[in-house]
Amino acid sequence: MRHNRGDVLVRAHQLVSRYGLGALTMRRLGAELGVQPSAIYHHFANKQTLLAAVAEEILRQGSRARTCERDDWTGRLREVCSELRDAMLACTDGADVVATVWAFGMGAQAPAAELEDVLRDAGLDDGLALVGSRTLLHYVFGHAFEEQTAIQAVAAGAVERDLASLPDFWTGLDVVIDGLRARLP
Amino acid sequence: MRHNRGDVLVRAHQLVSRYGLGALTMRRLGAELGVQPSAIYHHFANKQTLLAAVAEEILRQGSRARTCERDDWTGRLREVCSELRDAMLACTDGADVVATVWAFGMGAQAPAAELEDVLRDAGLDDGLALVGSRTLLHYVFGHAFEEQTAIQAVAAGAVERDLASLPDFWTGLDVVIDGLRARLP
DNA sequence: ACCTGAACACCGTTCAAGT
DNA sequence: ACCTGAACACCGTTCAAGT
Repeated sequence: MRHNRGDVLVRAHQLVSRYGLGALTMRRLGAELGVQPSAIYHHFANKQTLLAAVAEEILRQGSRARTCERDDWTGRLREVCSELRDAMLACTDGADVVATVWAFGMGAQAPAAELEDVLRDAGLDDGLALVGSRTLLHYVFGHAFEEQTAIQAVAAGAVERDLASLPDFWTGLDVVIDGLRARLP
Repeated sequence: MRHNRGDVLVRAHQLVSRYGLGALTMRRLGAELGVQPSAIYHHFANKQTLLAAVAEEILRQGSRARTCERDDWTGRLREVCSELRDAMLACTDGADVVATVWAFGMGAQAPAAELEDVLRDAGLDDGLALVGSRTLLHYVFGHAFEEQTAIQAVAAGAVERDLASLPDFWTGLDVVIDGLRARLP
């Protein structure tokens, strides 16, 4: 009945994935593990740190092998953005978790760094690669957050919103990519 | 010592603006007004509704007159996005509040609708106007959220992050606008 | 190393009752 | 119309003490 950091993280991720971010409380997680809430603090300094680890776990579980050629920079951008999006959508409140952790500078740095690399490979200077990677990231986070919230609200019967009226992910992504293409030297 | 809905809203906004979203609790707001926490429920159905009203107040306080010509669609897009961004940045945790309320479909519809109108005026069809307005909105929310979080974290001495390394708002905005321009018929 | 048990200082919300 | 007072069912976090 003794746990290590990995056990606790898996349970925390499971709780978020099944029941949403609201279910991730130190008390409930403790109960799930059969320990006192205070026992969690032996593995994670605080809830913020735990949440950052959950975000990394969401990304880890959604990670895929790359298939695009090195010179196909638009394909590589789409591959990274799509992987990120799918990873978040695969977990209840996943977009909320990952975007929040990112905004507070606590994690999810890998996709940002990869997008930046692809844009530099494509020929953009450092400044534009930074701006471009952030613009893509904000787009993916915003779209996924909105889509996931709408889907979950409808599934919970909380709202009558029409899911078909959500803006298409790929069209918006291509808008941003086209704007970046126009800046290639 | 009796209050109406407007009084309560002004105090709630003040609390967020001065001390951040964490300071907006029903109990603290009640204390601020000199009433029991339960008294708030006579003016707002729940905290969610109150938060949506605070978001609208943030946007209302930041609203400005339009100056661009009707046919200068890129200028109009920049004007709307800039107003939205400035309104959010003017209030502690403003980006968090407005983006959250938006994502949950509880408000902040006005900027989205205005962006959509501008894009339709520019000649985009309804589908692209929807996609475009959302892409711009996600960009503005994401950028403002990240910028504000970084600024506040540095101001609070919580982190040593370099604010100069934040991506420039206008450059990213122009990337999206260029992508939209490429789709004009 | 990992956990208990108790405490501290909080939350949002409901509801009968008051003026 | 607006509010009180009390209650219910929760929170995150700390800390001395246990094995």
